[in-house]
Amino acid sequence: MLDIHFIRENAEIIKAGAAKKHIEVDIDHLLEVDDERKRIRQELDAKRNEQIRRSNEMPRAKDLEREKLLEAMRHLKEGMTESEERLKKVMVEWQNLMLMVPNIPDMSVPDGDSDADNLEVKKWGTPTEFSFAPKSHVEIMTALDIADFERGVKVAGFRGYFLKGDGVLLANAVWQLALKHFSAKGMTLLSVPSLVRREPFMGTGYLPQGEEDLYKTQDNEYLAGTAEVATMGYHMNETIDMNAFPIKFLAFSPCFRREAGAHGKDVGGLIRVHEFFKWEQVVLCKAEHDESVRTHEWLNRNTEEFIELLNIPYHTVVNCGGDLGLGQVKKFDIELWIPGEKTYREISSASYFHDFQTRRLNIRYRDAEGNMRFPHSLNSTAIPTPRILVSIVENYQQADGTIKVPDVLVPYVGKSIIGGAQ
RNA sequence: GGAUGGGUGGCUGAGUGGUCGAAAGCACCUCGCUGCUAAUGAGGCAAGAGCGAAAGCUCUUCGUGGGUUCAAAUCCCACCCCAUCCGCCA
Repeated sequence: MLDIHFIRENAEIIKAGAAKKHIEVDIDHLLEVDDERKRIRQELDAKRNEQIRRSNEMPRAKDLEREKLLEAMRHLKEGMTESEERLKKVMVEWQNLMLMVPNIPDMSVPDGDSDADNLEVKKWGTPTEFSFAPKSHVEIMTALDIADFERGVKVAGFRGYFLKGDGVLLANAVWQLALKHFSAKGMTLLSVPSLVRREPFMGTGYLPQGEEDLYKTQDNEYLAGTAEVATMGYHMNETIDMNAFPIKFLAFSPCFRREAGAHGKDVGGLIRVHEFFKWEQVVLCKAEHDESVRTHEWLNRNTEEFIELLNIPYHTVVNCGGDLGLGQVKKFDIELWIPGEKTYREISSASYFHDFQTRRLNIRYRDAEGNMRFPHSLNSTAIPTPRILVSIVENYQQADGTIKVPDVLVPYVGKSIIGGAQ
């Protein structure tokens, strides 16, 4: 959510930003509604003031005086009720419109409709070459019996999967390495709920628009698609000591996504599943643009470093306007080489939001001048499993159908070849 | 799920219908005292919104939403959350 004063003063910039993000929003209408809101508000305030003043005379009033006062109050009250009802109606519309206003994308965000228009800003390594025809992770993992997709679907339905044997070890090894790599960056470890109430989803910007993509329980909680939601909720409705910044979390959680709009895409395999696990980096920092930008680069770099440890070819893209969420100012995706598809696929997403989320979540701090401020928030994938297994398995596959374990993972997997005779 | 007690400012906590945005303490800020620290004295100190050049004036907020009343932190209803006990279960 943006500040209404900010919206008022920067209406044209916000309209341009929304256009860049391909989000429809009627700012002029919002401003009209806001005018109306202010007008009714003032009118009501005046009536309330009178009501309070007279009410305070009441205890001192004598019988006759009292009757006169009561009569006058009755009249006043009718007018108040009428104004209150109008205000309530306007407020509902105002709130709904406010929740629809997107954050402004950064100047450096390229134009474009979809992820096809994202711009490569970095390339690391070269696509893995094979002396044989490389297989897909589904073929490799099924053959080695370290994943079972058929039974996964039997038990869990569409997009279901089992990891098995060394597949489990491999996933676990990635977690362990991630724990080591990212916590060395000075982040506080957090294991967070996936079952989350509505408010943090509203606050992070996943609701009200994203209802379709979320699983919901019969008790009206939602299953989070990322640890970001609960982690941002952690400080919801709190005033934070400014000396605590930057607050850096490395959060772990199961993640659930309905993938409602992706029915034809990535059918089968571990690329797109309903249920997975993810380490997520989340940062709250002081409300300074430069610090957000620096932190954003840092978060993204942390994940790049991790991929480099695994020695998997990747490139980093800056996402175009059309590929940005409502609250995002700028986003980097890291995409790993997938030999089976001969393309790069997303493994990580790093975004910053300025105070868009913290305003919605009511997370504040008092700055050095004594003013209440909303801090900035950022988040970035550290590493998701099992998706990361796709690129490990496919890039490290060998002619005989075995998988070479990346050197850095060997200590955690406990072997250097998966599928070999050991 | 049942019973009981709770939810008040940055924190602790008083306040059961009227001038209460709210005692007291802690924390914090300013000034004074002090060689320094400690201790101490005086004063200040919730957030949000509107009007105003400013001083200031006004409105809202005591978990959330409704209701009663001229008037609600205080009474009534619903919901959320916390604590304890019981039940159930890992």
